[in-house]
Amino acid sequence: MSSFDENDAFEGASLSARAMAALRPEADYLNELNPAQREAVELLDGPILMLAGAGTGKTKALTTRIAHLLNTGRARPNEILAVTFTNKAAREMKERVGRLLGQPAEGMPWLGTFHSICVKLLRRHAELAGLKSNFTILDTDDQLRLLKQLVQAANIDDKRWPARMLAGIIDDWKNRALTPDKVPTADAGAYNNKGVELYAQYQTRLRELNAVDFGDLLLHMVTIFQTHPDVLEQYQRWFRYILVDEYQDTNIAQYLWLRLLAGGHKNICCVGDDDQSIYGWRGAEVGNILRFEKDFPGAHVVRLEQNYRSTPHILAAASNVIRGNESRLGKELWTDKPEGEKVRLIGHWDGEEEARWIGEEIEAMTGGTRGMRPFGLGEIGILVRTTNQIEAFADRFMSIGLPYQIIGPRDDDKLERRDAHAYLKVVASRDNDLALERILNTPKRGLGDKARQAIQQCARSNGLSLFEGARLSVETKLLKGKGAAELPKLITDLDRWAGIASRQEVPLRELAEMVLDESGYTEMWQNAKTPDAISRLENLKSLMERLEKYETLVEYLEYLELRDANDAADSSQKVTIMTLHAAKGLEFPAVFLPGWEDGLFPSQRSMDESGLKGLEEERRLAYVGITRAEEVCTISFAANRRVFGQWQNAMPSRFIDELPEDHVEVLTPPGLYGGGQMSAGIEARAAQANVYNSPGWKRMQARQGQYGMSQPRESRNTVIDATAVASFTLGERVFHQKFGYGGVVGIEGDKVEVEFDKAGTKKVVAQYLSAKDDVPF
DNA sequence: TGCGGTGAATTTTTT
DNA sequence: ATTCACCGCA
Repeated sequence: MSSFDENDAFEGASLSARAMAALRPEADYLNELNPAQREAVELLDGPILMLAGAGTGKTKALTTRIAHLLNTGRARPNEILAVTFTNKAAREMKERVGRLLGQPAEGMPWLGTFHSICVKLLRRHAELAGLKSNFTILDTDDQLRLLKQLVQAANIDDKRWPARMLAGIIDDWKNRALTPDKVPTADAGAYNNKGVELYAQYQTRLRELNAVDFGDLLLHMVTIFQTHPDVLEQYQRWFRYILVDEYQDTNIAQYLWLRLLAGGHKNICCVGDDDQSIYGWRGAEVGNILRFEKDFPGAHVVRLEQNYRSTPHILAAASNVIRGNESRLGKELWTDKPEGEKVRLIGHWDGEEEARWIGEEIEAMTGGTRGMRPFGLGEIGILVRTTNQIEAFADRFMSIGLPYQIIGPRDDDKLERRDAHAYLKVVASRDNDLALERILNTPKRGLGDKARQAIQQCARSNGLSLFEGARLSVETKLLKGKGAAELPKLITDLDRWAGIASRQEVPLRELAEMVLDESGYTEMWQNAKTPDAISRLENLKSLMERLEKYETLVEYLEYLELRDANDAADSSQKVTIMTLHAAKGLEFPAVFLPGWEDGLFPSQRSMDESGLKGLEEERRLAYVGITRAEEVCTISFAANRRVFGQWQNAMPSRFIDELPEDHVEVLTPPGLYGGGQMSAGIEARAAQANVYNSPGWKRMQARQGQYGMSQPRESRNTVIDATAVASFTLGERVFHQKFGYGGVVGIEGDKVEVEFDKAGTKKVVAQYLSAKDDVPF
């Protein structure tokens, strides 16, 4: 039976001694807390739920609690289990605990994300899950590739039942801590009745590959704890105190994991905010936090409601929006900050206009010509609902030379990086089947589907890894055609690179360049005709630069696995653009919230798929967005927006109707046509509020222009919507998404007859045409 | 196997 | 619009 390594027991112990000596006097840090925070820190024993609203000093309370646990001698640093969701949060917490202790908190080995802690635990108990302790962790790509093979083997029509769907179903089961044998009969019909069976096969395959996916990290540990009480007890005793951040985002597996670990002493402190639960679509269960008092009878509930971040107007707006949600534990944020600016609201003609206005507004705000203090670019954040909204701002800011940074999908997540990493993984360990599979035919080597299956078959029947199977299949002349010539070369190359790597003959960067060049991978992109090839090569280049920071390949791959250095946003003088999800936990003196239109925000899909629950989650997202702002919060919407290449008109978000008018200032867009109507519109809304209170009515008003959209200030390629059909004239040049350019030859109601240059004469709905008077004949 | 054409899908994504 | 997957052909 495995037990704690000696190392663990001592890890942290040495710091403990040093830290103790350096600790600040107790009263010192406790006096810096408000009464609620202090209660949350001082109630050390038993279950406690800290309901911490946005900006109420939750991290401060949490870190002080850890310091207090150490200071009072309740636990040594390595006896505290502190769980976060992101590496960033873990890092910040470590840093702040260290600051409180006056020592770096490196001695807290169990402060980390759910996943990193589970990796640690699972490596130690891998055999109990049928794994070896050096198991690999699949990324989403590997997972999908594996599933596709299983789906194919099961003769399932991938068209009607995409493997992606199966991946989603399995993820969902894992989030609910369901192993294949525990999937309820209600779910038996999933994926054309084959879901459970394929899930079981998938788990078997993973075990054969000595691999796990992200969901498994939690699932395996929960299973181990459930089936090996002795192991569980060990950890129950070891982790004397448990702290959990962002509890509202835990899924069922995480919840069970925590409940098992806290089962003995019940010294568990969960911190969260039900109003900021925005990951329901990923399996998070708000119910976990709503149920806390039932799960842990006698639990203390502490509410942190004093907000140190935002002005009263901003808080009032946020509170009024979130009030629309039914299932809440209920909190009311307050602040003693001075009143400040009202929340600002503005409507625009279209998305481009919105981006243009925000760019200009930022320039005005940084120049201090808005009657406010001048803001630094680094103090401004733009928070959008979907990633594709980011582009409009990036484009606009690029062209006016406004410095910006995007926090979004990381470079490491891009295709070319994952390919490059797969190469490096295979070089480090040629028996990494999944990585090898990825690069086998990238670039094209004539080793496609057929060849791969043959090699896999060969490997499996001989009990070999894919790589050794490939070696054998060369010897037995298994393959024909191009692949037969290319495979031996690939094998000898990999052997050679692996040798160079293990002997550390050349610096890591040089090794990587050698691998990517000689394998033909770099060349593949150099020859690629697609426009993104250049950025992909750039991305590879910056990868090479990063590699210079590492001595050995193994060292780099370890770093990669932990992915700790979440290329944090530099806090320099740049406007930050990101999604609302990415913004959780952040704050900015000035925040822009564009794109508040029904369908986009709240997202149509969210509402379609999850109904009221979905809408409430979107509303929480709105709440998160508003509460990111410290001083100025500017919300905007556009009447027209291009969605998936099609122009669509939209109504202002229903959340806009939920903003309290007393705390909102409606801005008038600049330009000739927009003037004045905006404020008239909101006056009218105020007057009619009691009679016509339905969102629909209000939005209808908005649609009729009473919000006062600004018109486009210059002739652009705006699509003419149905109301503007008259603007087409005979002979006018137009553009159609599908048929290209043409000239108008007839008009009938909302249909326009167009003689297209390439596609002949067709009658099309005016809505799909755009004026193209700037295109020469 | 590899291409070029066609059609369908397209949020959010801490690990 | 853009990407991705699939189909049919060389």
